[in-house]
Amino acid sequence: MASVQGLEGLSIGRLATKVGMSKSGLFGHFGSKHALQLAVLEEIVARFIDEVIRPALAVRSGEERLRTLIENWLKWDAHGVPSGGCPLTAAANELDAQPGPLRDYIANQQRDWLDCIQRIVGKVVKEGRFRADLDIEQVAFEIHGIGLAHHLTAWLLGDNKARERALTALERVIDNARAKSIH
Amino acid sequence: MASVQGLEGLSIGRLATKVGMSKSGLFGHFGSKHALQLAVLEEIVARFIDEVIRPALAVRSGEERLRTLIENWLKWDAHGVPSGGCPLTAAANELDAQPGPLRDYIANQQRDWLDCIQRIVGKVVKEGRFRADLDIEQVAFEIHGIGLAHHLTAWLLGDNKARERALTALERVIDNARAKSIH
DNA sequence: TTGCAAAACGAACGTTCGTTCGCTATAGTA
DNA sequence: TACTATAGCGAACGAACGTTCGTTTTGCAA
Repeated sequence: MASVQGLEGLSIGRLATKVGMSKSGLFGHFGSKHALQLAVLEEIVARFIDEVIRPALAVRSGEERLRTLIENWLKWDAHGVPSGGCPLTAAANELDAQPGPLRDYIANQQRDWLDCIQRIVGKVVKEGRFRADLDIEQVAFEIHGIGLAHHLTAWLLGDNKARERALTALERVIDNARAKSIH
Repeated sequence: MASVQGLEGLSIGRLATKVGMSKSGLFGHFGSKHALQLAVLEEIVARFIDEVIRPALAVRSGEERLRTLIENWLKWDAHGVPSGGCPLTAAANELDAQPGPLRDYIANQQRDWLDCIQRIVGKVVKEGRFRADLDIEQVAFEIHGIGLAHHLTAWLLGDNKARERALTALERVIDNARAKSIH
């Protein structure tokens, strides 16, 4: 429900009906709407780690780990409800201008996500496949952008070439980051 | 108000108070909330064309036109209300999973925007500064991604290096698109 | 079997929402 | 000057919202 209608559009009454409970019964488990929204966000993050990040960390090669991570991210859009794309990106956009604990939480998560990409890129540098003077924060920024563009192109515009575009862009970023000596 | 709270969070009563009118008086001008939301979107798009696209089209050189376009886009985030970033990107994310005329409108606008970038890239190709076999749709996709990453990094994370990161990324895309003969 | 804490419930609260209605003031035209 | 759209207003509507309250049901421990 949060994926489709946003965290604010998620209403306690409708959610209660959907899970076959009374409104007050469900409410009692959280105590406030903000707490419910936070719990939903935490659940989404937990699933993101489980389904996107953890499987990638199982890959030994840094370069392949990076590819796996991003491919998992692109796939993750489609998973779950018939919703609209990556719920974390959606939440980030929704909470963008609304200060409070929810915004702080999603901001930290997005920082963690960028860090995660950055660390993996750093690993590829250590392995000698990317050049040593690479600006890994810059690379993480660009890769993140590729995912965001994919998200919008695939879900809002319904373009089925989005995945291919994203993977092509990723390869270009990787090529640019590669150690010159390989040339 | 739509920039901060989203198109759904924009309420007729609060808007009326803000402009010093009665709720029913303001309502009469639109007839429904959907019509108001659509009018707001149309106004935002009009401003976007005025302040981002049109000034860029005044630049002769294709390459400089492309830079100006993107720089205007990045700047546009900050303009206006103390809001949260590009309202069109926000709307695109909000309407992502909610079928209807509003979604159709923003989807068309986003398509137009990608086309706009793509056409300018095509112009640079015609001018011989980019190579002839360049996949201009791919380049437009990647540039769009840079803007989206900037949007999130600058507004949600409050990172003041976002602009620099975006411009660096843009230059890298431009370098990659350049005709090999220049090398 | 009894006792008790937690879970779930139904009803109601006050507020806000979008929308409708009838009335009044205004401005432009005949 | 009289007529007529139109804009704006205030009040009210029903619905949905988050939240509170007291009661009933449930499930586990003594």
